[in-house]
This record gives sequence, C-alpha cells and structure tokens, in this order.
Amino acid sequence: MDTPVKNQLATTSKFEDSPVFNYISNLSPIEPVKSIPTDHAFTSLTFASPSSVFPSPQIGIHKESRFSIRRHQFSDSSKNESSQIGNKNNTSEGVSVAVQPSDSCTENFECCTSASSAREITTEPTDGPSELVIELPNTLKYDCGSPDSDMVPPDAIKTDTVPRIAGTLESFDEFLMDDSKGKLHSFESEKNLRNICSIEQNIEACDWVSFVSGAADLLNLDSSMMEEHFEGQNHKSVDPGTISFLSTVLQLPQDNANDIEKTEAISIISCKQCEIGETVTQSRAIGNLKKTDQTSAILSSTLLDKLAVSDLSDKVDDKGKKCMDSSSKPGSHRLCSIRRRCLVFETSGAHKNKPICDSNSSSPAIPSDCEVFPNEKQAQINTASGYSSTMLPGIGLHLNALATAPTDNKVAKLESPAFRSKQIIMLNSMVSCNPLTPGQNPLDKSLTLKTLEGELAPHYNEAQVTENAPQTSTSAVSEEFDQSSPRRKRFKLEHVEESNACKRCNCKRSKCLKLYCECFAAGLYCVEPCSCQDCFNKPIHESTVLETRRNIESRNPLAFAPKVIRDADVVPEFGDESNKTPASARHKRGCNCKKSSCLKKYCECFQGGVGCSINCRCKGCKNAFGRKDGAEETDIEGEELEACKMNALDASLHTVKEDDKEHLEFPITVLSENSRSLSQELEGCKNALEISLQEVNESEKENPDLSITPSSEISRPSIRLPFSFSGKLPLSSLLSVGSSAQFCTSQKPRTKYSFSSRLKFETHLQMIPEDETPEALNSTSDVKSTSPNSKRVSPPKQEFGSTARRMGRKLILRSIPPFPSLSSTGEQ
DNA sequence: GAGTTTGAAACT
DNA sequence: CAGTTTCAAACTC
Repeated sequence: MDTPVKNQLATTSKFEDSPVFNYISNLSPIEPVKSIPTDHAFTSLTFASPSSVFPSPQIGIHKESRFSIRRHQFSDSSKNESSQIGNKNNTSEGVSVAVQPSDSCTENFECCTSASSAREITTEPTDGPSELVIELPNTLKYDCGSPDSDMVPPDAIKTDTVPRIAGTLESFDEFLMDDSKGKLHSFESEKNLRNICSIEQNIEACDWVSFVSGAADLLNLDSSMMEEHFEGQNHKSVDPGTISFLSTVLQLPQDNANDIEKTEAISIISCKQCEIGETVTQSRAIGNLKKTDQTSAILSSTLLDKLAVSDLSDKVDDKGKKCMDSSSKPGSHRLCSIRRRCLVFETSGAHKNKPICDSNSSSPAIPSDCEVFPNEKQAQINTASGYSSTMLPGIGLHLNALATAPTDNKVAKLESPAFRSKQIIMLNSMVSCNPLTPGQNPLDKSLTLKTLEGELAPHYNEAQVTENAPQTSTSAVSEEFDQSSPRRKRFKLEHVEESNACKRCNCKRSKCLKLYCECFAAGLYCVEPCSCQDCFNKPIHESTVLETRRNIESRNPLAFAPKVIRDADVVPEFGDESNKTPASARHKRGCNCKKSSCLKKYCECFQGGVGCSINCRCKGCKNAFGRKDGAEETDIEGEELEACKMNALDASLHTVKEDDKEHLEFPITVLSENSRSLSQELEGCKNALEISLQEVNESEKENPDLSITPSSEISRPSIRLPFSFSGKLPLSSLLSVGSSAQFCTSQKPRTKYSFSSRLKFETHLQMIPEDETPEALNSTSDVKSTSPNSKRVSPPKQEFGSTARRMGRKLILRSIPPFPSLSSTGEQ
C-alpha cells in the first residue's frame, strides 16, 4: 500500500523538479494550479477524515490519502497539459476546449471528450452517472494531451460499460421477475442471483455498486447524448484497447478482487508513465504506442479511484456547476475539473449527513441495519476482517434496482425528506443486522438480495396475486395481501421485527450515547423503531455522537469493534468440527456470566452464537456453542439438547398458536386451491428440489462429513422455496429460520420469535409437493436426529447475516454444486 | 406491560 | 485491576 504512494510522491516531486517541468512551467502562461486544490484537498481530507472516530481509521485515512495523492497527480498532469497548451496548439483538443467558455451543453462533443464529459457532469441530474462520467474526462484528458490521440470517446466507454452493467441489472431484474412469477426457473434465478452476488461480493475495495449505479443511470440518461455524440463523431473509432481495458476493469472486481490494490499501484505507475510520456517527450510515437496502455492504466486508476471513493453528492455537482459556469478563463475549465475532483474527495469525507443511499461506501463490519454513522462507511472499508464493501454496495444495488421499479413508492420518495427515515427502515431490512457479526461476509449480499426480495415481495406479490386472481381462489391469497388482514399485519410485524431484529434500543438514561445502547454500540443511529428517550444518537446530534464515540474509543479502541471474531469469517459448516476449535469464532472479550450458564442471551457469547473461550470468565459455562473449557456437551446435555430439538419440533407441529396457524394454513390453502399455474410452479419447484436433494445425497455420499444441521437443512427449502413461493409466503420467515437454533440451545422454545420461525419452516416443508415432502422431511428429520448437538445450528441471534451466509453456502454446496461458491468467492 | 434478572458498561 | 454502580436487554409473570 505504501509503496505506490511513496513512489508516486517521489516521482511527482522528481517530476516537478525536472528541468523539463520547469521549462514547460515557464512557457506556460497559466499559473500552476496544482498547489491550491492539492493543499486544499489535503487539508480537507485531514479535516474530513473520519479516522479518529471510527474503528478502522487507518484504512480510511490511507484510502483518502492515496486518493489525495492521486489527485495531486492529476493536478500535476493538468498543469502540465495546460503548459503544453500554451506551447503547442495542436496538442490537445481538450485543452483548446478548456480555454473556451463552456456554458452550454450543446458544444460539440468532438471538441473534447473532457469538455463534453464535463458538461455531461453538469447536466447529469443524478449523482451516480456523474460519478462515472467525471472520471472519464479526467482520464481522457491524458489522451487529449497526446497529439494524434484518437481519443476514446466517452461513448465508447459507455457503450462498453453500459451493456455489462445492463446485463447485470437485467439479470437482477430477471431474478426478481423469476422470483415473482417464474418459480419454474428457480435455478436460473439462483444463477442470476449468484452472478449478481459474485459481482457484488468481489467489489470489495472498490465501490462497485456506485459504478453499477452510475453506469445504469448512464444507460438511462445518456442515450440521447450517445446518439448525439455518435452523430457528431461519425462513430469515431473506439480504441479496442480501451474496450479491452474496460472489460478488464469491469471484470477486475470479479476476477481479481483481491488484487485491486496491486492494480491500483500499477495504475499509478502507469499514470506516471503517462505524465512523463506526455510532458517530457511529447512524443507521438510514445503516445500512440502507449496510448492504449496509458489510457487503460489511467482509466483503471481513475475508475478504481472513483470506485473506491465513490462518494459523490449533489453538492459536488452543484459546486462543479458553479465552477463550470464561472470558468471563463483559459485553463479554468481544467481547473474546474481538478476542483471538481477535489470536491469529490472533500465531499467524501465531508458530507457526513448524507443519507446512506447517497453514499455507496459500505460498512462491512458494522451491519447497518439502522443508519450507520456516516464516516464509518468509509472508515470501515477494509476492516480487520479484510472485507470491504459488503453492505451498501448491495444497498446501492437495491436502491438502484428499486429505482428502476416505478411502482416502488419508496424509490419515488428517494429525495423526499421522509425518504431518509424510510430509507433507514428499508435499509434495516436490506442489510444484515447482526451487530455481533463481525467482518460481514460478502455473502451478506446474497442476504441483501434476499431481503430485497422480501422488500419487493409485497409489491410483486400483490401484482402476482392480481394476475392470478382469475385463476385461483384468491380468498386466502388476497387476504394475505390485504392491508388490513391479520396476515398482512403479521407480515408487516415480522418485517418490522426483521428489520428491527437488527437493532432497536430502548435506552432511557444513556441518551443512546453509551455502549449500553445497542444502536450506538453497533455504530448505528437510532431510528424510528427505537424506543429510546432523550436520544442523542441521531444525525442531528452527529457531532455529539462522534465526540462520544471518540471518547469511548479513546478509552477502548476496540469498543466498537465487532464483539464476535470469526476466524476468516468462516461459519462452521454443517457437521464439521469447527466448533470444537476454540478459535473458529469467539467473543472478542469473552463473557462473564455467573448465573445464566452462558445459555441465555445474557451471555454475549451465546448471543453471538459462539462458544465461550479462554477469554471468558464465566462460571458454570454450558454454552451450547462451545464451552470455555473446550469440553463438549456431555451425553446428558446432548440428550437434553436433542430433547429440546424434538420438543421444538413437536411444538412446532402440534402446538400452533393462533396467529401462527395462519401461516401454517395459508400455504396449504394455496396449495390446495391453487390452479394450474401454481401447480406448474410447484412442479418446477419440485423438480428443483429433486435435483437439489439428489445432489445433497450425492454430496453426502461423497463427503459424509458434511452432515446436515437443522439450519442448513432449513436453508435449503428456505432458499429454494422463496423463489418458488415468494408470492405466497412472507419472506421474512425465510430469514428468520436461523433462529430455530434457539430451540436447541435453550431448554424450550422460549420465544415466539423462534417458535413462529420454526412453524414457518414447517410450513415451508408442508408446501412441498406430496411426493417430495417425505423425502424433504425425512431429510430434515434425519438431520435433526443425527445431529449430535445443537452447536452448529444458526445462533439464535446470529440473525440474518450468518443465516444468509449459511443459506448461501448451502445453496451453493447443495443445490447447485457446479457453480462456484458464493462464499468461496467472497471469503477467499 | 410491569417487574425481575442478568451481565456488560461505566465509574471509582 | 478490582469493586461498585449504572444501565438496558433478556427474561418472567
């Protein structure tokens, strides 16, 4: 990490001191502008840096520093270009344009890609696109500076970028549509989901969703521009190298997610090559020879830059507009570009109050079920877990996807003041919720997708129900989606529970500014569902929050770190011995239980779904996830746990509460009353399930160690049926099945939450076609009965992140073995 | 929903 | 670092 920066600094310094540089500077009538924005940038970054407040400050600093340095680089380059302009008239079209007053968008795109692109920025109504477009001009300037540069028109980039993104989004839409109507294509849906997830997961350090978002918006917004541009440009030849590069860049997150840093470093070097090539030699040969590589490198650098920073607000554009408007002096245009870039970076650290959706950075370590402390979004990238950008990329994708859904009123309110709260709530259910789950696995994106599915489910479901209305006896179905029906209420309630299962505090005296407050401890702002009093943990009191956070961290730097540490973030596989390994996942600090025997959620270890470790000072530890002394459950305890499981099963099968009956009966009603279409859907589900079960059996034969735990078994129908029955079942149930672990880890099915979850799972099973049900149930029963202990079940409040991970893993391992594992992609 | 229990966080 | 107090979640009734 440091090497490129140092090299860069050294190179820049050397470069500035070079005789050529001085010569060019003397020739240039334009004042060097580098220092102003650069210094400003550094200052701004220094001030804006959230590092001191948030858990992973170094990373944030580092990233921003790197960017600032890179901007510095750009400034240099710009200055050099300006100098070149003064000296040579034929060097750069872009510079010529830069000297022109540029107020309107009607200027010829041929004049300069940078100018045109910059103008695009000013005309872009949304943030996302400009995010991408901004970079392109900066990138292309370099080519502008090269004589004979057959510049890569931004359209070329767009045309290359957009289809890819569009494909992704199409896949996503396909997935959603499949989910809502298809069911027969569950595998395809999963495949699409996997594609999307794999893309998302591999974003890691760069904010891919920002890119996706931007590109997606480009697709919508720039079509006219593209036409115009192409008309004007006569289809200027597109540099194949650039396209190839763009492909590389776009594939980079997928293929070389872990090499982003390396790539960036290479890009930096390449940038320096570019600068030197342009400034020192002014050689066309070099320009021609290296053009592609340089462009690629710069694009790589720039795009990755921006992808990583990926924080563009309206303010930026506004300022950029002002800058553009006021840029009537020669070179000011260029300067504006530089300043815009500066502002982008400044904003990245400065717009703290920006709603989450505006920022595409992520908080992998801190599940942002509520509103994540803004700065953390940057600061927490690349946390100790090594993950980055797991949450909000997904969110960004969701929001983008939602934005494309005109029926989604949430999106319609995107800019409304009320949207913020809505957004928070939406995010609550969109992102993983477990504050105790550190190093949020990238697989959470699959969860995110699933949760989005849940979010969208009502809409899709409603639509679907409407469609199916003539065919089916919709009494039950309609009731499900009747806003006033109990089921609907329950669905809402569960959604609320789901979203608030994340964090919802009830603080009274701490003002939600102490670690007592779970929201605060999780790095989240309190939101509407919180019942706290005198809450200061709100964006309004951001300064207070940050100050308090700072104070707490000064006392304990790890105060806001994840409490549960999972080695390599690997969730113990079904049947493996991970839980016997004390290091697999342990509470950071350990518990201190005395009376709860680490068998209740008082115990943070238990709550986090991990076993106690030597760090714990608990007494009489009976943690079902693993005892402090490493001893496994005795046979008696195992029997108890087994009895617990059986009781839970019995209870779930026979003791049906009233409101749970609805869930239990509803699918059956659907099953019995549904018409041909649903039967077909069921058939498709059945086929998928058959395949899945066959694969399970095969894989079990091949690898008997992969015993199936209840949770994992649950996850299969859960993961599959949602695709098939999302229109009929509350998806929340799918995400809550993980809580079924509680049956086994406590003496009885204690909570309604877990109880209903189990019921819902059973409900799912009952929805399986008759000839499949025995197998599925047997499989489940076998699993339950053969599971020696309950440790491997989903932790009770492991919540959805882990559950989703397991689901995802399960889905991959069991259902579609041929496809690469989501988890393996993200965790490797 | 009120009251109790519990253990983490905060304080001394 | 240990002991005590405060606090809010978990739990019980």
